[in-house]
Amino acid sequence: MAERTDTDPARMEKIVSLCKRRGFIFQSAELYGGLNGCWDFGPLGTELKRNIKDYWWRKNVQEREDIVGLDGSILTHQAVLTASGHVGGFSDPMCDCLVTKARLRADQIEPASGTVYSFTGATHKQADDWSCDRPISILSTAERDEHKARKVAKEYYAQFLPDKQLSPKKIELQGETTAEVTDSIGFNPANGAQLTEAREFNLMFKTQMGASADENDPNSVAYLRPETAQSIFVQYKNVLDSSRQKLPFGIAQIGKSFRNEINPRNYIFRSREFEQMEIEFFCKPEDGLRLTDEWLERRLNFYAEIGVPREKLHVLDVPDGERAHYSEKTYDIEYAFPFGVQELEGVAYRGSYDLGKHQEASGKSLEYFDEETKEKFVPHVVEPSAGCDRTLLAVICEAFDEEDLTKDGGKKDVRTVMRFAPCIAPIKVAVLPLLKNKQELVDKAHEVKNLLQPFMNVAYDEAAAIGRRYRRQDEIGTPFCVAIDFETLGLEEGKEELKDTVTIRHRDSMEQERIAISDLLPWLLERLR
RNA sequence: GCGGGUAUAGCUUAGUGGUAAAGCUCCAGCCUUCCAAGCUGAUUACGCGGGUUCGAUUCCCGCUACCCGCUCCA
Repeated sequence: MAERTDTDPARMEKIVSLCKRRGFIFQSAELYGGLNGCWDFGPLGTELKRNIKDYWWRKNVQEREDIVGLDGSILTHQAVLTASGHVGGFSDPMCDCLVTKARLRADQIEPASGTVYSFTGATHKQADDWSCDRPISILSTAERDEHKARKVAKEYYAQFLPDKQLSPKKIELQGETTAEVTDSIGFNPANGAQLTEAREFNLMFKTQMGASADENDPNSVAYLRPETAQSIFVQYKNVLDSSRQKLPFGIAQIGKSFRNEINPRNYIFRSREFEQMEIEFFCKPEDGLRLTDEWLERRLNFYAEIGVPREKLHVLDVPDGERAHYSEKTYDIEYAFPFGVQELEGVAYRGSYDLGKHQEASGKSLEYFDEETKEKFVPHVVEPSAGCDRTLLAVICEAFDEEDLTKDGGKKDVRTVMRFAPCIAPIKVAVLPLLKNKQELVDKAHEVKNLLQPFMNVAYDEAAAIGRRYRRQDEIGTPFCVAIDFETLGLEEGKEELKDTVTIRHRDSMEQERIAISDLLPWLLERLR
């Protein structure tokens, strides 16, 4: 659980500002006022996100023999999500009590009969200039008389009073009318207050297949996937049959998922369109719990490698009752964001629930035949499911630093620096001629840039003083800057031996070292792995 | 979804019932031999839609987005 609940909105605002200013993250459709819960990644955000995904893919797929990749379609057959439980189980219509704001499931409200007292508005004896013209209806039943109905109505209007000191009792109800109703579910059983219209709370995006699809034809319905996992389960057999894998083995997928979140929050943390990095690791039933612990460990190491140290992560061993019913064990990996401790990834032991459900719904066997023991069984699965955008945000939050460089003279200087791990930094190295009005320096710098460019993302910058250029690169997290100076050209008297060497300036320490251009590429590649 | 807050240039802020100021950034030029130097110049803003008004960025209403607290999160 959250060990640290303190938040730092000011820090978050600075991070959001930098992300926009430097082109990491923009609001989607900002030109038109924004689209709720959607975000676009700018040039540097795109590089950063790509690097995170590539690193994840390299570590989890390419550098392992026992995990293979999948890239499933986003449009999802409704049968898949019916089998998984996404369609049926989680679309309860809900309504809210207009007085107490309690949220109720519409299908669980007991129908009631009685007299409905309706009012068109209200005024207050002690506030001449105040009035409210919102209508409200209260159901009066055998248990609740008309006085109670009026009392509830006054409670309703009390919330609109301009001054909380004014007594609700002095409210005068306007336009009272009555009507009889039978078996209505439009009123709160607890107090008779009117309820809002029932609203569907299914969080999936629904769409129609086919350009001329009939809206009412249930067969044309498809969904944007709410998680990448389901296509893995559905393709599990094909992958097994085509990839010559044996248990235990995993299928990995990186891709977009969509949830119609009721309230997107916290910058890009909870958005309606997001990217997941998931592995479904299939195993024998007896290995599930052990592998869950192993995966937790492996995933924690991953975050350390991309710049989120172990001690900044919180592992929540999700207790009984809070886990999904099919999960024997679930760990949440959480990070202390400036807006609170929040989940980055879930490592869940899901048993045979998913394959079992799809086997049942499709009528096709998803059993695995173990050659050694001659047993047939539905494999169990361990699922490390990471949020890509959340990881990116955690990386940004962790990297953001304002370093105080105030000098002895007292001149204030704050250096903003993004301390990205070199392996995921958007730009790996910036090549900077010391001066731009000396053609030899510029030419040499272009030469060095061209040397490195086929191997990494290189920036070239000749504008403004070199100190300013260093700071620009600090702010976007470029780990190394290479400066081309007069010594590089061999023009410095008494330092001719420095010809064809450059200085490398380190982002984090601001220290410099000199290195031969011929050694530059291997030097960098070693540090960018 | 509820309650509260906010919305002026890329960023951070100022200001006004008569269409707006500044710092930083960015761009161009000059200068510049290593940590946001200096000089000159340029572009750029009142979230959207209504209403009141001779006139609205300013007042009112609605919408949208973002932030905070609840709620929700298969």
